[in-house]
Amino acid sequence: MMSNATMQDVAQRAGVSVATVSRVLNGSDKVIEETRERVLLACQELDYSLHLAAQRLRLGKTNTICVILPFLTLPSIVERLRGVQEALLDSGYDLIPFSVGTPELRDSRLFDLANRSRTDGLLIISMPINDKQTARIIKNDMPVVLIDSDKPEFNRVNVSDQVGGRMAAEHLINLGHRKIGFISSHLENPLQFSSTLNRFHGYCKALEAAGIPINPSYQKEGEHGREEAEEMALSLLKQPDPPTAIFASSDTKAVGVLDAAKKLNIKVPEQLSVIGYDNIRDAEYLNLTTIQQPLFQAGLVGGETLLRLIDQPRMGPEEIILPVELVIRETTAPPKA
Amino acid sequence: MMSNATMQDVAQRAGVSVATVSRVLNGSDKVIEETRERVLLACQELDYSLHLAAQRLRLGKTNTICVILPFLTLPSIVERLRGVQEALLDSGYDLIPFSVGTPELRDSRLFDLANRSRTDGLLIISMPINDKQTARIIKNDMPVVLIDSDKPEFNRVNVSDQVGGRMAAEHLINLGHRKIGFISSHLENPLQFSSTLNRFHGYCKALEAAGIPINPSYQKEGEHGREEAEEMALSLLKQPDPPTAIFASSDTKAVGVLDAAKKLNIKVPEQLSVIGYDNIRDAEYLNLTTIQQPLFQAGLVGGETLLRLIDQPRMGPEEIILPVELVIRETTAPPKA
DNA sequence: TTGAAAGCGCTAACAC
DNA sequence: GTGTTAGCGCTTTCAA
Repeated sequence: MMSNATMQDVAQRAGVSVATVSRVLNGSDKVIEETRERVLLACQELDYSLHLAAQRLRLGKTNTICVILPFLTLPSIVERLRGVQEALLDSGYDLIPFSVGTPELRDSRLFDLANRSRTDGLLIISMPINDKQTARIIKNDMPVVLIDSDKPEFNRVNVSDQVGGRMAAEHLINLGHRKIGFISSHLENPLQFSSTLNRFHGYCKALEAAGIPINPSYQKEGEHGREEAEEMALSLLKQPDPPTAIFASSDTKAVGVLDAAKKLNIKVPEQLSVIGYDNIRDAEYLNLTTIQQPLFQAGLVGGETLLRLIDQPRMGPEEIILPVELVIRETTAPPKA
Repeated sequence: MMSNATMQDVAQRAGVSVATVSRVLNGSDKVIEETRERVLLACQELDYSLHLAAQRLRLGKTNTICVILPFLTLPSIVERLRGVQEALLDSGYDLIPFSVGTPELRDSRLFDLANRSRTDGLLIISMPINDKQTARIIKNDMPVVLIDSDKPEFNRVNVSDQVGGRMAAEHLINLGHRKIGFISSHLENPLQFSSTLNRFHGYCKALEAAGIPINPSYQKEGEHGREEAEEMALSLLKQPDPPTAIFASSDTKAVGVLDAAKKLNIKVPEQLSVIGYDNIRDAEYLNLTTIQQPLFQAGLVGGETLLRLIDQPRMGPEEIILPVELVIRETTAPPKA
């Protein structure tokens, strides 16, 4: 029945004041053992539990952390969110995720959430922040950590796409390839992040370091998507002197490349090596060699950083770069002699 | 700077009392237009926003809904969560997801959360509830909706696994198969749900209806997992008169079956038809024929139901059954003559 | 139509 | 060590 016992009720039952109950519950050492036990017993008997709203009002603290992220359809986003969950697990903070699909929604969310009476901190995953929102966040003194995003005003957790791109290309080079294609979404996209571009830069650097000239006819950019990538791969592979290896800037595109190879009856990896980027779940099923980003870990580190930032608001904004990893599976091999 | 304006501040600036500000903000019609405008202006000027904790304390309502679910590693869980998000989008409720990996964690979470000062309602996804927790929830008068779970005491949103299992088998039968294998995790698992078992029942019914005798040597059960399924499929396919089609009780297992076929040099779908269950993302990549559950919609309906339940606590527990759907791709075909 | 004031449940400063 | 009490910001009677 009455399961909404208040501290007052507990105090009464234990024959003490509410202050004492509060002390016991907050682990004050200024309570005599016998009293403590009486209080704890009363709590149990009444099935008491703290009224969070009351505590939060009194403390002026929400014990809540909000996360703004794109729709959860992307496995990479979910994986990062899992990391955040993990970081907050025993922190006493509630995590509220807000999915926003459009820049407008993102801005209006940010506007709402950049408010200390709403949340103690904000984690923003894979979303660009404009200057207006940046100003508001700073004005409101809201602790913020960015994951997979770049804005020097804030603490952020990122991976080096350039290193990843280089790593992918170097893997192919080390295998003996010299004709290495590159497929990506549009490199110059003002609304997008520069991750694709950085991967491309890494690819270029690797080729340069190996003394391989960069061949524009081995590069294709276009819309994101499996089918689109298949088209791009088709045009790459149908040329007179086709590449013997293709680096796709995402696993989804790599799947499209695989589709193209199948369609042209080109055997992978015997006749064509394919490497992707992301290590999405599907990559494992398809035995796709790829570059793995530490997604979960990025969420974890992001969450931990935010927790620290809330405790020490003076902590300067810094960028944490997490390492990427080459996952070798069965779509890459030395080129045929 | 001071972005923590209180209602008091607004009242002062607008030259009215806090009561009036509250009325304006809550859309009371008993406020003269001119006053309303003054208040609204003051709100804007001060960048006022409601202190949620204060409101919640006063109202005795948390405006929060908690969701208990298994780890977000499963795409099916994420998809349902997305549906819940959608349902709560403009409801004014905050959604807090709690991932629990073990029955112990689940129970302790449930214990914490079955508390009206904590949350206004509980959504429980793909998790069995024991009698003790059931009693507690009912005693605390906590509104609860179960998704993909069965406990007649509560409102629940489910799909008919039996219909799905039957649908899968019938698809194969309609194609002309009569030697139809079935691979699943253990059918009798006290801790688990009966979804696997129900799919099996559906499979049996379809065979019966078609007058096909049920052949135990065409059935395998074992641990969940791709490799485990591969083993099971191998033993099924290596027997003297192997099945010409295999129904795997999950897509993950179907992938294992595909692995087995590849290993034995059996062509899919020419020599072997394979159908899965779930329509996970990987299924699309692999062109796997499968049974799709309305995951997102289950979350959506579950969320909406919970919202209704919170408004009308007297709403009796009912079960909503959502239809499944056959997704035909390229791993099923008529058997070779 | 508006204002004054009580009180939601908690914590912490102060008094004893 | 423990109790008394003010007050966090809000909503809502009750009175004017």
